[in-house]
Amino acid sequence: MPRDIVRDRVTSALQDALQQASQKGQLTINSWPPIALDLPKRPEWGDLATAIAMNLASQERRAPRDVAQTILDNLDQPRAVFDHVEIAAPGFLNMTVKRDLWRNVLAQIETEGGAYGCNDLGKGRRVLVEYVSANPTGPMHIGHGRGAAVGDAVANLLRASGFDVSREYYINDAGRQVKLLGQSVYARYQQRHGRTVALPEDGYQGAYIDHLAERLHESLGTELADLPAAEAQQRCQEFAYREMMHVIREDLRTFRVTFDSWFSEASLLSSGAVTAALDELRRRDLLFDQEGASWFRSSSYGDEKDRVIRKQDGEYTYLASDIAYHRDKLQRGYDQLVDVWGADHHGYIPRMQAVVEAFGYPKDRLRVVLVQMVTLMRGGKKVEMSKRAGEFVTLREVVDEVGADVAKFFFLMRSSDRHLDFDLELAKQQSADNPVYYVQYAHARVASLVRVAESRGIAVPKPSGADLSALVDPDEFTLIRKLSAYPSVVEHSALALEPHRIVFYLQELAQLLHTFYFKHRILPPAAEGDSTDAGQFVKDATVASVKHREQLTPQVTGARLALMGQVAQVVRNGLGLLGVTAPERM
RNA sequence: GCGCCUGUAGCUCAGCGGAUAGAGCACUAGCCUCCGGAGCUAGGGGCCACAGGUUCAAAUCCUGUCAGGCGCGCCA
Repeated sequence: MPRDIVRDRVTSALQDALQQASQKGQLTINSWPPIALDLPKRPEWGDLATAIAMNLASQERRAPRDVAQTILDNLDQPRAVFDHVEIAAPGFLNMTVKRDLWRNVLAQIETEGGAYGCNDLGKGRRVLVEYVSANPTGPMHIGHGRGAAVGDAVANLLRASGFDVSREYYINDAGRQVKLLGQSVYARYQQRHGRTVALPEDGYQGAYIDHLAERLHESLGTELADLPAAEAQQRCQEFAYREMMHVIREDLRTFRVTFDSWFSEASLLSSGAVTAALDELRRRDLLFDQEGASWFRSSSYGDEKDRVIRKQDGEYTYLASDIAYHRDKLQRGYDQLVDVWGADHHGYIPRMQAVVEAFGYPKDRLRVVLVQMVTLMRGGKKVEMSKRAGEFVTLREVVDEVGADVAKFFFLMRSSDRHLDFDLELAKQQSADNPVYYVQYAHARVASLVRVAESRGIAVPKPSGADLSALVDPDEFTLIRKLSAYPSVVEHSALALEPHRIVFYLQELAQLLHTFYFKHRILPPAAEGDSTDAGQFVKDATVASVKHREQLTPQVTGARLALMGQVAQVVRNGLGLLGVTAPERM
């Protein structure tokens, strides 16, 4: 398992102990689950703890404490890694790791830099992440925004975990919805020219349709009005589709979400990919005709019933192109497909996995991340929207109002299978209430510290150039331990496809940094005047006493600056995974 | 009716087999002669929806019930 050097050393020490005990016949089994290491909640429980003895106890038919003792007895040269190991209450092994080992974490971060936290889990396997894929029939709404943020972060996480990631947007440019868009625009266009025509049933409304008709009129005048309806409508559709795609691309660019490829549904129809896919299903006896329609036998693969792919009127359903699309993705040779969908599509998971199996792939080749709905709030009050009437707040409006960083962070703040309340007022506040600034401020604060140090001619060393033995305070090691946990947070976050774990980690890390900053001095006071008696001005005894008791030598300053620099590095890396910037000043 | 998601502090949510269940907000009381107070310290506040079960160990796994959301189309 790729992780930080401390966990590497500790797990291999434990592995060796288990191995030895097993060889000596002190343990009956010779294989065991991966050893999980936790950061204990209480300082007296050491730096790292493992429950491995308790996990093995039942198989060994022995008391957990007994197993723990056996492991402890077989630790080879414990002094090389540990200061202290003890067995606690139910059978935990509580370990206090040598401080020099912890200090090495800083050097590791320095060496790896922006790559710190990355791992090799994916081993170069190819994965295609498909997300957003909003219909080009209107501007993106806030739900698409959450999907974009989640998809982008998931792709980043997978890439950081050694996968070869491609990002794709599937454009629904065929079928009823774009046709309806064309009809809606055509109707408005005609209305502009004084004709009384009704909007198509279920047609698109909203101001953007009017704008499209207006733009069309500006560029073509009355030209379309004289054309036969079918042709005019087709022209309207093409125009509106192009415009909407342009808007969507622009909005995504503003949101700083990018794709490697844009895949057109229409291309599947024109290239014959749809018929080819259906032919293959028919050959496999997974397609049959009944009641004048064609059906996919998805129930053979666990779907609750078979699905129509070609209607009585001869038109394909969307499922037909989705079948062809996923077949295409599989044939492109990806080892893993990840689809990010709105949670209202959850009912389609069984049938899409049936598709994957139907083409001879294991169904977990496709993983679906469901993203729950977003409720837009303003000062605690729900913002009412009606998609039917075209009255909704667009992603663009939200991003323009609060900024891409804040919007992304908010979208990723909750686990994606939970509903999200997005409060615009809270998002706009530049205060402690706003968690985005809290994390970004940690980064800016370090940057500021460095600026001040440099302006005073104080050297700002890297860990390799600092005397890290000057780090002795428990608060310093609390920070280092947190930094060392980052790689495993990334790993678990990637495996679970859950970017929100990174958000929580960063909030905790930022908190430790702010606490440290407040409690300890890093640079010597600027003023020449003696401030050692400042205690009388500071009423908060606990904090003040620590702060003024400390001997701030140049070594301590240098080591702490080196430490702060690595905290900033990890904040930057984490925010990078979320697609959020780490500002130097705010 | 069936399926999926969710019920954890007043509110918004982490935790998803392990030690006395955490954070932010809100509330209360404090902290700027000093590296950015967009910050910090302390405090109160919990039958982890309910009931059974599995386990040495359950907020976490299983079953059932209740509540909320979302789906259940020859729409996408």
